[in-house]
Amino acid sequence: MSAVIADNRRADLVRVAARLFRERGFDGTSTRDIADAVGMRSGSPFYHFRSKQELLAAVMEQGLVAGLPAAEAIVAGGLPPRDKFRALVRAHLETVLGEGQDFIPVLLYDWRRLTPALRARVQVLRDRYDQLWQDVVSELSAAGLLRSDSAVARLLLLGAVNYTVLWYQPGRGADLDQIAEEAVTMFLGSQP
Amino acid sequence: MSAVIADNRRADLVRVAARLFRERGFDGTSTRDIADAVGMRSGSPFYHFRSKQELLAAVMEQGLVAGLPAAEAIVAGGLPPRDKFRALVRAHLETVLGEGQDFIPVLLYDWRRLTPALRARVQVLRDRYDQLWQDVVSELSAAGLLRSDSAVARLLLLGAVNYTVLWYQPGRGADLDQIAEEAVTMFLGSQP
DNA sequence: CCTACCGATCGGTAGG
DNA sequence: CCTACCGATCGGTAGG
Repeated sequence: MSAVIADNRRADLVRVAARLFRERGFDGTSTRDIADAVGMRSGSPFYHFRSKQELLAAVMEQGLVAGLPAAEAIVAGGLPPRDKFRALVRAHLETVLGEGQDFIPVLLYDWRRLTPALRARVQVLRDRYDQLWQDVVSELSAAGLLRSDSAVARLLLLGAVNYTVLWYQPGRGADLDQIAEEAVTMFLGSQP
Repeated sequence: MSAVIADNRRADLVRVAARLFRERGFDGTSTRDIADAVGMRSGSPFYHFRSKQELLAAVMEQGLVAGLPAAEAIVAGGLPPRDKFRALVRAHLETVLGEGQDFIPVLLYDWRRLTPALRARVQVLRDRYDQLWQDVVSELSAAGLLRSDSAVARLLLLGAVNYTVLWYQPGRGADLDQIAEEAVTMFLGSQP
Protein backbone atom coordinates (compact mmCIF):
# COMPACT_ATOMS: atom_id res chain seq x y z
CA MET A 1 0.00 0.00 0.00
CA SER A 2 2.65 2.49 0.99
CA ALA A 3 4.72 1.27 -1.95
CA VAL A 4 1.86 2.11 -4.27
CA ILE A 5 1.61 5.61 -2.87
CA ALA A 6 5.35 6.10 -3.20
CA ASP A 7 5.21 4.91 -6.81
CA ASN A 8 2.43 7.33 -7.55
CA ARG A 9 4.44 10.19 -6.16
CA ARG A 10 7.39 9.16 -8.24
CA ALA A 11 5.19 8.96 -11.32
CA ASP A 12 3.80 12.40 -10.48
CA LEU A 13 7.30 13.80 -10.44
CA VAL A 14 8.14 12.30 -13.81
CA ARG A 15 4.95 13.53 -15.43
CA VAL A 16 5.19 17.05 -14.04
CA ALA A 17 8.90 17.26 -14.78
CA ALA A 18 8.18 16.28 -18.38
CA ARG A 19 5.71 19.12 -18.75
CA LEU A 20 7.95 21.73 -17.15
CA PHE A 21 11.09 20.56 -18.94
CA ARG A 22 9.25 20.80 -22.21
CA GLU A 23 7.87 24.25 -21.53
CA ARG A 24 10.97 25.85 -20.05
CA GLY A 25 13.84 23.51 -20.85
CA PHE A 26 15.86 21.42 -18.41
CA ASP A 27 18.10 24.27 -17.25
CA GLY A 28 15.16 26.63 -17.10
CA THR A 29 13.32 24.43 -14.62
CA SER A 30 14.46 24.13 -11.02
CA THR A 31 13.87 21.11 -8.87
CA ARG A 32 11.92 23.50 -6.65
CA ASP A 33 9.55 24.29 -9.52
CA ILE A 34 8.90 20.59 -9.90
CA ALA A 35 8.47 20.01 -6.19
CA ASP A 36 6.01 22.91 -5.97
CA ALA A 37 3.99 21.61 -8.89
CA VAL A 38 3.44 18.24 -7.20
CA GLY A 39 3.00 19.71 -3.71
CA MET A 40 6.29 18.63 -2.21
CA ARG A 41 8.97 20.55 -0.33
CA SER A 42 12.09 21.57 -2.16
CA GLY A 43 14.30 18.73 -0.98
CA SER A 44 11.82 15.92 -1.46
CA PRO A 45 12.35 15.12 -5.14
CA PHE A 46 15.78 13.88 -4.08
CA TYR A 47 14.15 11.19 -2.00
CA HIS A 48 12.86 9.73 -5.30
CA PHE A 49 15.76 10.62 -7.60
CA ARG A 50 19.45 10.88 -6.82
CA SER A 51 19.86 13.93 -8.99
CA LYS A 52 18.01 16.25 -11.33
CA GLN A 53 19.63 14.45 -14.23
CA GLU A 54 18.26 11.10 -13.07
CA LEU A 55 14.83 12.66 -13.23
CA LEU A 56 15.54 13.86 -16.76
CA ALA A 57 16.59 10.39 -17.81
CA ALA A 58 13.42 8.94 -16.26
CA VAL A 59 11.33 11.36 -18.32
CA MET A 60 13.06 10.30 -21.52
CA GLU A 61 12.88 6.60 -20.75
CA GLN A 62 9.20 6.80 -19.95
CA GLY A 63 8.59 8.43 -23.33
CA LEU A 64 10.50 5.75 -25.17
CA VAL A 65 8.94 2.88 -23.26
CA ALA A 66 5.47 4.30 -23.91
CA GLY A 67 6.08 4.80 -27.61
CA LEU A 68 7.87 1.59 -28.48
CA PRO A 69 5.04 -0.96 -28.34
CA ALA A 70 2.88 0.89 -30.86
CA ALA A 71 5.79 1.32 -33.24
CA GLU A 72 6.84 -2.29 -32.83
CA ALA A 73 3.31 -3.49 -33.54
CA ILE A 74 3.22 -1.46 -36.75
CA VAL A 75 6.57 -2.73 -37.95
CA ALA A 76 5.73 -6.34 -37.09
CA GLY A 77 2.30 -6.04 -38.75
CA GLY A 78 1.49 -7.16 -42.28
CA LEU A 79 0.69 -3.81 -43.89
CA PRO A 80 2.08 -3.12 -47.35
CA PRO A 81 5.32 -1.09 -47.17
CA ARG A 82 3.79 2.23 -48.10
CA ASP A 83 0.97 1.91 -45.57
CA LYS A 84 3.37 0.68 -42.93
CA PHE A 85 5.55 3.70 -43.48
CA ARG A 86 2.60 6.07 -43.22
CA ALA A 87 1.43 4.37 -40.02
CA LEU A 88 4.89 4.64 -38.47
CA VAL A 89 5.19 8.30 -39.36
CA ARG A 90 1.73 8.96 -37.97
CA ALA A 91 2.46 7.11 -34.74
CA HIS A 92 5.72 8.98 -34.37
CA LEU A 93 4.03 12.34 -34.90
CA GLU A 94 1.53 11.44 -32.21
CA THR A 95 4.39 10.62 -29.85
CA VAL A 96 6.20 13.87 -30.60
CA LEU A 97 3.30 16.30 -31.06
CA GLY A 98 0.29 14.72 -29.42
CA GLU A 99 -1.49 16.45 -26.58
CA GLY A 100 0.13 15.79 -23.22
CA GLN A 101 3.07 14.10 -24.95
CA ASP A 102 5.92 15.92 -23.32
CA PHE A 103 8.38 13.07 -22.92
CA ILE A 104 9.89 12.74 -26.38
CA PRO A 105 10.07 16.49 -26.98
CA VAL A 106 12.16 16.68 -23.82
CA LEU A 107 14.41 13.98 -25.23
CA LEU A 108 14.79 15.92 -28.48
CA TYR A 109 15.38 19.26 -26.78
CA ASP A 110 17.61 18.31 -23.88
CA TRP A 111 19.48 15.21 -24.93
CA ARG A 112 22.78 16.99 -24.44
CA ARG A 113 22.01 17.78 -20.82
CA LEU A 114 22.36 14.11 -19.84
CA THR A 115 25.63 13.01 -18.34
CA PRO A 116 27.52 10.53 -20.54
CA ALA A 117 26.59 7.63 -18.28
CA LEU A 118 22.88 8.43 -18.35
CA ARG A 119 23.03 9.13 -22.06
CA ALA A 120 24.42 5.67 -22.65
CA ARG A 121 21.62 4.17 -20.55
CA VAL A 122 18.84 5.95 -22.46
CA GLN A 123 20.58 5.27 -25.77
CA VAL A 124 19.78 1.58 -25.39
CA LEU A 125 16.09 2.36 -25.80
CA ARG A 126 16.73 4.91 -28.54
CA ASP A 127 18.60 2.29 -30.52
CA ARG A 128 15.56 0.03 -30.48
CA TYR A 129 13.49 2.88 -31.87
CA ASP A 130 16.03 3.67 -34.59
CA GLN A 131 16.15 0.03 -35.58
CA LEU A 132 12.41 0.04 -36.28
CA TRP A 133 12.85 2.93 -38.69
CA GLN A 134 15.74 1.20 -40.35
CA ASP A 135 13.61 -1.90 -40.83
CA VAL A 136 10.82 0.03 -42.50
CA VAL A 137 13.22 2.03 -44.66
CA SER A 138 14.88 -1.19 -45.83
CA GLU A 139 11.48 -2.66 -46.62
CA LEU A 140 10.55 0.41 -48.66
CA SER A 141 13.82 0.24 -50.46
CA ALA A 142 13.41 -3.45 -51.25
CA ALA A 143 10.00 -2.66 -52.71
CA GLY A 144 11.56 0.02 -54.89
CA LEU A 145 9.57 2.79 -53.24
CA LEU A 146 12.43 4.83 -51.83
CA ARG A 147 15.15 6.66 -53.67
CA SER A 148 17.83 5.77 -51.23
CA ASP A 149 18.22 3.48 -48.28
CA SER A 150 21.46 4.90 -46.98
CA ALA A 151 21.92 5.77 -43.33
CA VAL A 152 21.96 9.42 -44.38
CA ALA A 153 18.56 9.09 -46.02
CA ARG A 154 17.12 7.60 -42.85
CA LEU A 155 18.58 10.39 -40.74
CA LEU A 156 17.23 13.08 -43.07
CA LEU A 157 13.83 11.46 -42.91
CA LEU A 158 13.75 11.19 -39.14
CA GLY A 159 15.09 14.73 -38.91
CA ALA A 160 12.24 16.08 -41.01
CA VAL A 161 9.72 14.38 -38.75
CA ASN A 162 11.40 15.22 -35.45
CA TYR A 163 11.93 18.84 -36.39
CA THR A 164 8.16 19.29 -36.46
CA VAL A 165 8.45 19.75 -32.72
CA LEU A 166 9.90 23.18 -33.43
CA TRP A 167 7.21 24.47 -35.76
CA TYR A 168 4.01 22.51 -35.21
CA GLN A 169 1.21 24.44 -33.51
CA PRO A 170 -1.94 22.55 -32.51
CA GLY A 171 -4.98 24.05 -34.16
CA ARG A 172 -2.91 26.17 -36.54
CA GLY A 173 -2.07 24.99 -40.04
CA ALA A 174 -1.77 21.31 -40.86
CA ASP A 175 -2.86 18.65 -38.38
CA LEU A 176 -1.02 15.42 -37.68
CA ASP A 177 -2.78 13.44 -40.41
CA GLN A 178 -1.96 16.07 -42.99
CA ILE A 179 1.67 16.28 -41.94
CA ALA A 180 1.99 12.49 -42.12
CA GLU A 181 0.44 12.41 -45.57
CA GLU A 182 2.71 15.22 -46.75
CA ALA A 183 5.77 13.38 -45.46
CA VAL A 184 4.74 10.19 -47.25
CA THR A 185 4.19 12.11 -50.47
CA MET A 186 7.51 13.90 -50.23
CA PHE A 187 9.54 10.80 -49.55
CA LEU A 188 7.66 8.18 -51.57
CA GLY A 189 5.84 10.17 -54.24
CA SER A 190 2.10 10.60 -54.68
CA GLN A 191 1.39 7.32 -56.51
CA PRO A 192 1.59 3.91 -54.81
CA MET B 1 41.30 54.03 -33.01
CA SER B 2 39.84 53.30 -29.61
CA ALA B 3 36.52 52.60 -31.29
CA VAL B 4 38.21 49.97 -33.40
CA ILE B 5 39.67 48.28 -30.36
CA ALA B 6 36.32 48.35 -28.59
CA ASP B 7 34.67 46.81 -31.65
CA ASN B 8 37.25 44.07 -31.70
CA ARG B 9 36.57 43.23 -28.09
CA ARG B 10 32.88 43.13 -28.77
CA ALA B 11 33.47 40.89 -31.75
CA ASP B 12 35.66 38.66 -29.60
CA LEU B 13 32.82 38.26 -27.13
CA VAL B 14 30.35 37.31 -29.84
CA ARG B 15 32.69 34.80 -31.43
CA VAL B 16 33.70 33.15 -28.17
CA ALA B 17 30.13 33.16 -26.88
CA ALA B 18 29.03 31.39 -30.06
CA ARG B 19 31.56 28.64 -29.50
CA LEU B 20 30.74 28.17 -25.83
CA PHE B 21 26.97 28.38 -26.33
CA ARG B 22 27.24 25.76 -29.02
CA GLU B 23 29.35 23.42 -26.93
CA ARG B 24 27.53 23.75 -23.61
CA GLY B 25 24.24 25.45 -24.41
CA PHE B 26 23.12 28.94 -23.38
CA ASP B 27 22.16 28.00 -19.84
CA GLY B 28 25.24 25.84 -19.46
CA THR B 29 27.55 28.76 -20.17
CA SER B 30 28.06 31.52 -17.62
CA THR B 31 28.98 35.06 -18.53
CA ARG B 32 32.08 34.42 -16.44
CA ASP B 33 33.08 31.54 -18.73
CA ILE B 34 32.83 33.89 -21.68
CA ALA B 35 34.73 36.68 -19.93
CA ASP B 36 37.50 34.26 -18.96
CA ALA B 37 37.80 32.95 -22.51
CA VAL B 38 38.43 36.44 -23.90
CA GLY B 39 40.59 37.57 -20.97
CA MET B 40 38.14 39.93 -19.31
CA ARG B 41 36.91 40.20 -15.74
CA SER B 42 33.54 38.80 -14.84
CA GLY B 43 31.60 42.06 -15.02
CA SER B 44 33.09 43.37 -18.24
CA PRO B 45 30.87 41.65 -20.80
CA PHE B 46 28.09 43.84 -19.45
CA TYR B 47 29.96 46.91 -20.64
CA HIS B 48 29.41 45.62 -24.19
CA PHE B 49 26.01 43.95 -23.78
CA ARG B 50 23.15 44.91 -21.52
CA SER B 51 22.37 41.30 -20.71
CA LYS B 52 23.40 37.75 -21.44
CA GLN B 53 20.39 37.46 -23.72
CA GLU B 54 21.51 40.45 -25.78
CA LEU B 55 24.75 38.60 -26.35
CA LEU B 56 22.82 35.53 -27.44
CA ALA B 57 20.82 37.59 -29.91
CA ALA B 58 24.04 39.10 -31.28
CA VAL B 59 25.43 35.61 -31.89
CA MET B 60 22.32 34.59 -33.80
CA GLU B 61 22.16 37.79 -35.83
CA GLN B 62 25.80 37.52 -36.78
CA GLY B 63 25.18 34.01 -38.08
CA LEU B 64 22.21 35.12 -40.15
CA VAL B 65 23.92 38.21 -41.53
CA ALA B 66 26.95 36.13 -42.49
CA GLY B 67 24.90 33.43 -44.19
CA LEU B 68 22.36 35.54 -46.07
CA PRO B 69 24.50 37.02 -48.88
CA ALA B 70 25.66 33.63 -50.16
CA ALA B 71 22.12 32.26 -50.08
CA GLU B 72 20.72 35.36 -51.76
CA ALA B 73 23.32 35.16 -54.51
CA ILE B 74 22.39 31.55 -55.19
CA VAL B 75 18.68 32.28 -55.33
CA ALA B 76 19.17 35.35 -57.55
CA GLY B 77 21.54 33.45 -59.86
CA GLY B 78 20.54 31.81 -63.10
CA LEU B 79 21.15 28.17 -62.26
CA PRO B 80 18.54 25.62 -63.35
CA PRO B 81 16.11 24.81 -60.49
CA ARG B 82 17.65 21.50 -59.56
CA ASP B 83 21.18 22.91 -59.43
CA LYS B 84 19.97 25.96 -57.57
CA PHE B 85 18.33 23.75 -54.96
CA ARG B 86 21.47 21.67 -54.55
CA ALA B 87 23.59 24.80 -54.17
CA LEU B 88 21.24 26.24 -51.55
CA VAL B 89 21.22 23.01 -49.56
CA ARG B 90 25.00 22.82 -49.77
CA ALA B 91 25.43 26.43 -48.66
CA HIS B 92 23.03 25.87 -45.81
CA LEU B 93 24.88 22.76 -44.66
CA GLU B 94 28.10 24.76 -44.67
CA THR B 95 26.45 27.40 -42.51
CA VAL B 96 25.09 24.84 -40.08
CA LEU B 97 27.86 22.25 -40.01
CA GLY B 98 31.01 23.96 -41.33
CA GLU B 99 34.10 24.20 -39.20
CA GLY B 100 33.99 27.18 -36.86
CA GLN B 101 30.33 27.80 -37.77
CA ASP B 102 28.84 28.03 -34.32
CA PHE B 103 26.34 30.83 -34.87
CA ILE B 104 23.45 29.09 -36.60
CA PRO B 105 23.67 25.96 -34.44
CA VAL B 106 23.23 28.24 -31.44
CA LEU B 107 20.17 29.70 -33.11
CA LEU B 108 18.75 26.22 -33.69
CA TYR B 109 19.56 24.96 -30.21
CA ASP B 110 18.69 27.95 -28.05
CA TRP B 111 16.04 29.88 -29.93
CA ARG B 112 13.64 29.48 -27.03
CA ARG B 113 16.04 31.12 -24.60
CA LEU B 114 15.50 34.52 -26.23
CA THR B 115 13.05 36.88 -24.59
CA PRO B 116 10.00 37.60 -26.78
CA ALA B 117 11.30 41.07 -27.67
CA LEU B 118 14.68 39.77 -28.79
CA ARG B 119 13.07 36.86 -30.58
CA ALA B 120 10.97 39.27 -32.62
CA ARG B 121 14.09 41.23 -33.50
CA VAL B 122 16.03 38.21 -34.72
CA GLN B 123 12.95 36.84 -36.47
CA VAL B 124 13.19 39.66 -39.03
CA LEU B 125 16.41 38.17 -40.36
CA ARG B 126 15.09 34.62 -40.09
CA ASP B 127 12.12 35.57 -42.24
CA ARG B 128 14.44 36.72 -45.01
CA TYR B 129 16.16 33.36 -44.89
CA ASP B 130 12.89 31.44 -44.95
CA GLN B 131 11.71 33.49 -47.93
CA LEU B 132 14.72 32.36 -49.95
CA TRP B 133 13.79 28.74 -49.35
CA GLN B 134 10.21 29.41 -50.27
CA ASP B 135 11.36 31.02 -53.54
CA VAL B 136 13.45 28.01 -54.51
CA VAL B 137 10.74 25.54 -53.50
CA SER B 138 8.22 27.43 -55.63
CA GLU B 139 10.62 27.41 -58.53
CA LEU B 140 11.10 23.66 -58.19
CA SER B 141 7.39 23.17 -58.01
CA ALA B 142 6.77 25.31 -61.10
CA ALA B 143 9.30 23.16 -62.95
CA GLY B 144 7.45 20.04 -61.87
CA LEU B 145 10.41 18.74 -59.89
CA LEU B 146 8.85 18.65 -56.45
CA ARG B 147 5.97 16.56 -55.23
CA SER B 148 4.48 19.27 -53.14
CA ASP B 149 5.01 22.98 -52.65
CA SER B 150 2.96 23.34 -49.51
CA ALA B 151 4.28 25.17 -46.49
CA VAL B 152 4.43 21.82 -44.72
CA ALA B 153 6.67 20.39 -47.42
CA ARG B 154 9.06 23.33 -47.06
CA LEU B 155 9.14 22.91 -43.29
CA LEU B 156 9.79 19.18 -43.56
CA LEU B 157 12.60 19.87 -45.99
CA LEU B 158 14.24 22.53 -43.84
CA GLY B 159 13.78 20.32 -40.82
CA ALA B 160 15.63 17.45 -42.46
CA VAL B 161 18.55 19.74 -43.26
CA ASN B 162 18.62 21.59 -39.94
CA TYR B 163 18.39 18.39 -37.93
CA THR B 164 21.78 17.35 -39.30
CA VAL B 165 23.21 19.53 -36.55
CA LEU B 166 22.22 16.79 -34.12
CA TRP B 167 23.83 13.84 -35.88
CA TYR B 168 26.54 15.07 -38.22
CA GLN B 169 30.09 14.28 -37.09
CA PRO B 170 32.98 15.77 -39.07
CA GLY B 171 35.23 13.06 -40.42
CA ARG B 172 32.72 10.31 -39.63
CA GLY B 173 30.28 9.04 -42.22
CA ALA B 174 29.01 11.25 -45.01
CA ASP B 175 30.60 14.64 -45.67
CA LEU B 176 28.70 17.80 -46.55
CA ASP B 177 28.72 17.16 -50.30
CA GLN B 178 27.37 13.68 -49.83
CA ILE B 179 24.63 14.84 -47.47
CA ALA B 180 23.61 17.57 -49.92
CA GLU B 181 23.47 15.08 -52.78
CA GLU B 182 21.46 12.65 -50.70
CA ALA B 183 18.97 15.37 -49.79
CA VAL B 184 18.56 16.37 -53.43
CA THR B 185 18.00 12.76 -54.43
CA MET B 186 15.47 12.18 -51.67
CA PHE B 187 13.42 15.25 -52.39
CA LEU B 188 13.75 15.52 -56.18
CA GLY B 189 14.59 12.00 -57.30
CA SER B 190 17.78 10.76 -58.90
CA GLN B 191 17.04 11.89 -62.50
CA PRO B 192 16.96 15.52 -63.60
C1' DC C 1 37.13 47.88 -18.90
C1' DC C 2 38.29 46.67 -13.67
C1' DT C 3 37.12 46.40 -8.56
C1' DA C 4 34.23 44.94 -5.39
C1' DC C 5 30.12 43.49 -4.43
C1' DC C 6 24.99 42.04 -3.94
C1' DG C 7 20.74 39.53 -3.83
C1' DA C 8 18.83 35.59 -5.59
C1' DT C 9 18.74 31.05 -6.84
C1' DC C 10 20.19 26.51 -7.22
C1' DG C 11 21.18 21.36 -6.56
C1' DG C 12 21.78 18.69 -3.01
C1' DT C 13 22.23 16.79 1.99
C1' DA C 14 21.87 15.39 7.18
C1' DG C 15 18.89 14.08 10.33
C1' DG C 16 14.67 12.90 11.65
C1' DC D 1 8.75 12.84 2.81
C1' DC D 2 9.76 17.34 5.79
C1' DT D 3 12.95 20.68 8.25
C1' DA D 4 16.62 23.31 8.02
C1' DC D 5 20.44 24.28 5.90
C1' DC D 6 24.93 24.78 3.03
C1' DG D 7 28.29 25.96 -0.38
C1' DA D 8 28.55 27.38 -4.88
C1' DT D 9 27.32 29.91 -8.67
C1' DC D 10 25.08 33.27 -11.24
C1' DG D 11 23.56 37.66 -13.76
C1' DG D 12 24.10 42.04 -13.04
C1' DT D 13 25.54 46.81 -11.01
C1' DA D 14 27.83 51.16 -8.84
C1' DG D 15 31.62 53.63 -9.00
C1' DG D 16 35.73 54.63 -10.76
